[in-house]
Amino acid sequence: MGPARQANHTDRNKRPMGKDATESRDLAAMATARLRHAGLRPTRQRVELAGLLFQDCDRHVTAESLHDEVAQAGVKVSLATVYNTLHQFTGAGLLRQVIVDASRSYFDTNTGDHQHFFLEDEGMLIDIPGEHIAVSGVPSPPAGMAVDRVDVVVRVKRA
Amino acid sequence: MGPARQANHTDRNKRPMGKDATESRDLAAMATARLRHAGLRPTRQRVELAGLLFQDCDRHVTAESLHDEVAQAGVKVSLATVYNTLHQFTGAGLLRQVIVDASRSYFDTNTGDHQHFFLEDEGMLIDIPGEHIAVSGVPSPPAGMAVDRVDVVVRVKRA
DNA sequence: CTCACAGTTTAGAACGGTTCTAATGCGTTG
DNA sequence: CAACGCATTAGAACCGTTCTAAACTGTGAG
Repeated sequence: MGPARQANHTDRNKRPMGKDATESRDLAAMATARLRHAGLRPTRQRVELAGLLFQDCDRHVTAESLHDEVAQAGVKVSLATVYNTLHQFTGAGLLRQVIVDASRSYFDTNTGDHQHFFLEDEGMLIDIPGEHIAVSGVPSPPAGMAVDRVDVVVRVKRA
Repeated sequence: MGPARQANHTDRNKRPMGKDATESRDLAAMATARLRHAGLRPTRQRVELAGLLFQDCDRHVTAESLHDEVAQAGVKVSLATVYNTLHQFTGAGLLRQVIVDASRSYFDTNTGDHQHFFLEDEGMLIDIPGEHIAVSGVPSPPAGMAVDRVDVVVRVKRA
């Protein structure tokens, strides 16, 4: 599946391309494909954000950190759109929301079975693979309730 | 240790007492003792809030729910004081803060080893005794970090 | 018992993250 | 290419929480 295949659509939003033009196109093409697959219209903003989020390894972002990052990449995306996009991606199963801090929402690009270290001093998350960790002895939930998810947060501090 | 022992101090803030005057005094006396023991000055507001919090079994409150409750008990305590008090009690080890919801803080009167069910539909917490539940396979924390606490949240939804 | 000090409470303003609004922009389909 | 409907945006609104500065009160000394 070469990136050129979708070029007729994405080329319309032309922007100056440097030496890493090919990589950029790859990224955009992959992001676009991923969005289409998730049933989301590949708008300029969503493609840009998806490119940042799903480019490398697993990532943990807040709305603000992602907004800063996309701005630093020289693209203008409103904060409202970042919020909308994070929620849409979450709804589409592309992201998972992680609740570890009362005052900020984190989003995780790793949607598989895993848990987290939370570095309270820095507000930073680190994945713990699901194979490593196990929770046993969970009582059966109250009548009429079903377990949605079991979240483990290992809170660590500077020793 | 009869409640009358401390009456010379507490009687100064006299208020009309109904048929459950004795119970009320017991409650207030116990709350006062608890506060003194924790190194907190037993003010009218703190005694009142401690009375509500530590009266029965284990409880889970939010600032707002506790504020409503104390108001309904006919006592006027400002919301700021409720927040102050919850934080002071937490600092003194009388409460534990539970982070399960991005938009509200919960406080738990059970400070022992245990975990929680979180009923997402109702925003309600239920304790899971520490003996019942076990987490194994937690990797060693990043260098220079020490585990502060391991939190398990079993999120349940209406089946 | 009274005084005075330090810690506490309070109303209301301020704050910060998030969501809403209504107008404009843009992807898609025909 | 036109037009429809979803997406984006700036800014206001929102809401839980924290801050501020002034009034109050528990406490220990005299």
